[in-house]
Amino acid sequence: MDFPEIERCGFLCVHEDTVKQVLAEMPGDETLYDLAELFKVFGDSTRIKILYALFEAELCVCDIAQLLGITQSAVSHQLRVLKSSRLVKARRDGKTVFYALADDHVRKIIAQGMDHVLE
Amino acid sequence: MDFPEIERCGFLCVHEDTVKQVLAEMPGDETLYDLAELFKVFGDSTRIKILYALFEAELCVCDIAQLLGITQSAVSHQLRVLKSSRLVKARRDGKTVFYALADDHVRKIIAQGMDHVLE
DNA sequence: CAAACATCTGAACAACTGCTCACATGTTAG
DNA sequence: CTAACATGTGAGCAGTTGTTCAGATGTTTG
Repeated sequence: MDFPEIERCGFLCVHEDTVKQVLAEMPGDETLYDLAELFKVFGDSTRIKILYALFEAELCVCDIAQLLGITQSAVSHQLRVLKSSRLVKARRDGKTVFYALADDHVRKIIAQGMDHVLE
Repeated sequence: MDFPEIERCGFLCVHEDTVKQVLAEMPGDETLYDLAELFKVFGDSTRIKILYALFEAELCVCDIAQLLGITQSAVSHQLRVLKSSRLVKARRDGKTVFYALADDHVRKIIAQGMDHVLE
């Protein structure tokens, strides 16, 4: 009585065993949520641009702002997101804070995505 | 008078040459936009779950709905997004439409992301 | 200490996103 | 043809997101 058509379809389309097997092999909900959250961070032009800018060199906040032509505040907000996802790391030098890519993971993920976009 | 502090910082933090070089090496705005759009597609729990479900087997719409415990309509909407990003492909068999991963790119991108999440 | 500077942060708002609902489309069986 | 079914789709709404603005924090210099 809940979803009659769905139950019916479950038997028509594939074996119920297949569905159960898929369920068994899927990572936990928390892991999948974290994964989506990670990709969400990459899913914004500004953040992608920031990450790409850091491909070449370590940069400070207002350099990035100047580079992308956006407010320093906006950059700071986004750097916070990137940092809390461990995609960039910060290094303070006096008044200036320099940001750099956290590790090569970031490059690899972006490179994979770029492959798909450019194919 | 526009952004005096930004220009000042540009000279303090790094050579202007560096900024220009970074700009020169960055992909075009359109490409970066497309890249962000791609990652945005991965940046949703429902879509990630659908993709992961398709890791194991080709599935029809209502199987996925049953698997994830969500409406068939919601699945259909998301499959449309996934299809227009060329992440999944559809195959019609009578009344049923089977979906599968478009290519191994999808697996690679997700695998890279998973590495970062699980590290 | 105060002033200047680089960065950070909270609030507010406009834009976007994903879901639900109702219905449309397309396919098969009778 | 009609009925039943699997899927697709448009409108509307609640929740989320990225930016701007104003001001706070932290650092160096005098």
